[in-house]
Amino acid sequence: MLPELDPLLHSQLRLAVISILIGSDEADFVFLRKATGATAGNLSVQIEKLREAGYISVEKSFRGKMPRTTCQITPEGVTAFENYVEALQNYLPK
Amino acid sequence: MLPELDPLLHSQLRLAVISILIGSDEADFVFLRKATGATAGNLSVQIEKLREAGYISVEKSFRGKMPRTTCQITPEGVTAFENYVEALQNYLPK
DNA sequence: TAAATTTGGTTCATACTATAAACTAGTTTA
DNA sequence: TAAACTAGTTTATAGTATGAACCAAATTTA
Repeated sequence: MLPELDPLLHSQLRLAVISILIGSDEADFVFLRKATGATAGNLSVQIEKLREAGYISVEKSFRGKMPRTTCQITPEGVTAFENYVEALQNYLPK
Repeated sequence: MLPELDPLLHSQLRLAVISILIGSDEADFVFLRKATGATAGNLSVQIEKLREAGYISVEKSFRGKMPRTTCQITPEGVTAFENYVEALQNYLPK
């Protein structure tokens, strides 16, 4: 029987965020927004969901006088992504 | 920028159905139900969505006296799946 | 320096999606 | 013939995704 696909990762935007964070060590809100093409509102919500789940950590700081939200994937996030990719392989052609 | 993932295919159950149909030439409702572990109601709805989209064809017949619903992937379904898989590759580690 | 615009977000209402419970229609079994 | 089973469909609800509207501060423009 086909394995479950972690619903938290099986969402286009959240998957995109995690995919980017796996590749680059960290990324800020503005970068993620441009890289994904998402609206700020949607991105804000999905980042919060990933944070709640413990898949990413979010740090708020200032770059000069402007606020900055930086995201990093956590070890749990890495594991979850690896599991997701492995499960997904079962749905894809060999 | 990351490509869009066809929302019709980016759904666990519909993806499972298409994935099975790509592999086997045709499959009936009962088989799909067991192979996916889905409830009949959910499967019925998702099959109808795939049919509406033209990704699968659905044929109703009788095996003896019992009704039988058989599904087959269409050429459009094959193309859509191929495109989906290609788009998805951009989200996965190389 | 006051007003307008931009930046970097968050909140929230709504639209969309997935899901299973309840139902239908018929068949088999006891 | 009544109970239980098969093969589904319909439908109500819960969950999810999305962008419009908002906010506060910074920057630009006039």
